[in-house]
Amino acid sequence: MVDIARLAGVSISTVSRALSDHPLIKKETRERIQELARSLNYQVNSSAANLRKKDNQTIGVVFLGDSLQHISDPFILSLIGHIADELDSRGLRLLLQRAASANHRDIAQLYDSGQVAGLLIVGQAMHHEELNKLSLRNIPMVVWGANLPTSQYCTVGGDNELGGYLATRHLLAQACRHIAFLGDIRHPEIELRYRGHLRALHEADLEADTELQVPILFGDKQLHATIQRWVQRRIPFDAVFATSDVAALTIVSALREAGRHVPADVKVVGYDDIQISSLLHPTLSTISQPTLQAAQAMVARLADQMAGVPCTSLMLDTKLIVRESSQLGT
Amino acid sequence: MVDIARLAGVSISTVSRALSDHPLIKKETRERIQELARSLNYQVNSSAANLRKKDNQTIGVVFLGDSLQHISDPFILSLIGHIADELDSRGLRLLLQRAASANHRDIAQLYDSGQVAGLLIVGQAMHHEELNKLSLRNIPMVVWGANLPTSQYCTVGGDNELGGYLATRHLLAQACRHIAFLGDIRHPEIELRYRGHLRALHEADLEADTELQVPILFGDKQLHATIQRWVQRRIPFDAVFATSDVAALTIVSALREAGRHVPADVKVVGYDDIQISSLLHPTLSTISQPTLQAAQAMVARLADQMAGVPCTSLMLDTKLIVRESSQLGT
DNA sequence: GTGAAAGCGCTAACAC
DNA sequence: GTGTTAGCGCTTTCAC
Repeated sequence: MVDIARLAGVSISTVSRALSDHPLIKKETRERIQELARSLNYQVNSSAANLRKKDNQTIGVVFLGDSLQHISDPFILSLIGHIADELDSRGLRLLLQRAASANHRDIAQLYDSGQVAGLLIVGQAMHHEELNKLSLRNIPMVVWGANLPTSQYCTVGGDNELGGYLATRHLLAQACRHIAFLGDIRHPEIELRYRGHLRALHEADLEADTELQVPILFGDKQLHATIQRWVQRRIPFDAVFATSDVAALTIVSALREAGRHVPADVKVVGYDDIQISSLLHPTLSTISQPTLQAAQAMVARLADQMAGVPCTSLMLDTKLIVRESSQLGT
Repeated sequence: MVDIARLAGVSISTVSRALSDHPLIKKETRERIQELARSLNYQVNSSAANLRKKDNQTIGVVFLGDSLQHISDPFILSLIGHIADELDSRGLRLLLQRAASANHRDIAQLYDSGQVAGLLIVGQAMHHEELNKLSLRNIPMVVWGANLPTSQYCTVGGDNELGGYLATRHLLAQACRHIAFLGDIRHPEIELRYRGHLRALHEADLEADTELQVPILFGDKQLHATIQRWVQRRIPFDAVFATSDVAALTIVSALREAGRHVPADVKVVGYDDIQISSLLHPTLSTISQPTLQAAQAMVARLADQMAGVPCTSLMLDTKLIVRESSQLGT
């Protein structure tokens, strides 16, 4: 900047003002300076500017998960992709952070060190308590996930109880009676889906078959082994409600290997409605989770918080999408 | 920091040194200061530290693409996920940037403004020239893609010519004679795959059927329409080589809709070997592109460049993975 | 409309 | 082993 000032024959402050389109600078000088900057590939040093302005236009997207396995789920990635887009359109930078441990100190570190002005958190999982501790610190943040009664923080998520209910009710309507539930109910979102699942069963005067509950992690490969076991032990099951499309896809593949056909022998409903669900064979019935809307809502809420406006949690539309995997052909 | 100094009864410099584990500070004082910092949720302000040290531990990952469509391809996302992991394990931050235009100025902006110490670029596409201009500026950068003869910059990528060759040779070995090529050959990577495709055809004394070349963008939905047209016009084709797994998946779905079976009527080979390829029905034959290795290589090369070590481009192992979609059952 | 000067929070050379 | 001090590159109040 000092170079530009010298070359333009003006003072440093004039350069600073010219580059930030300060209205008081004469148009002529301003353009001359901007042109000069361009030709030198000069960009205002953002560390210095941030330091001075105590303002930093970047948002931390924190992915809480114990392994990369999770971050490769198309649903999460689609969400993060849309978040990237939305931040971009608001002129905000996106700093991506994986946090293996969900210690609230580790998560807050990006904020405390002044690198980001707010946090978008994906992967609520079993970290509810830590997130609550975080929120006590008054850090602008929005969490993707379930809105628990004890949540102190702002969330955006689907209606998981309803999703679970719709999926199971649909399977019951297809005359299924032994419905496996695949998902780790220690995760609040999954637990809500499980409650919806139970509610639907209850309405049909059925009990959940505990043998058919598998606490998988999202997309876990050991599903193959589980299916094999069920088949070998002749445990009756005629439907599977999987709490992610990737898990559903894995199940369909495992069933095929075990000689069971979908949907003829076993009906399957997934969760998320990832893009490829409609391209699979059979096409996958699922519960939609609109990632675009989710991303926009999360960013909008975060912006509100940063502007000092308190924000309310949002529950997104949750719909059942019936495709081939859960019903016999017409 | 000044508060901590006061509370600890020492000078600011002692605090600074204690927090950065300076060896000269007495263990006792150091621990006392660190404890104090922790209890105050204090973190060194990184803008200030960066400004002073002229060192910034963050890397820009730039995704060149004209729409979100692309960033949602599981291959790209898997690559970015692994990059995130690899940077993380080296203590580097990851600033994610989507650049719609590939103007070298826009791309360099992150670097010029001192936000990042280096650039990892995904989406070489048709931006070869702009990337070359960038590299002239001596910015540490590594590009995922094809290593073109005129490349001034460092690349990491698969052996695209070989990939194309292997895919087509395999299809020829399955007695296919009318092989459609799906991919936009304006992209350098795709163009190389096309050359490999032609080489295999040539070896078999066959010509490429220009009617069967579709310049799709990755994962484009208009593929459905194309397939319908071929079927209606009775254009003969018995195989498809798609330049991404997502495209292959779309094709298989479109073929099914058109009443053609894979692999019985039409054999299909994809590209990338995304995780779900082996779970599909039929499981998808494809050319592998190891994203983990790719990410590690890219980060390692970038680190080299930042350390002043010149770096050479790398061509990763490229293998054909034969699954069900390209061969009749045994 | 432009310049001078103070200071954002930190690090590191230099003193002791 | 610890304190003093200068200054990283910028923005902004205050003068003119």
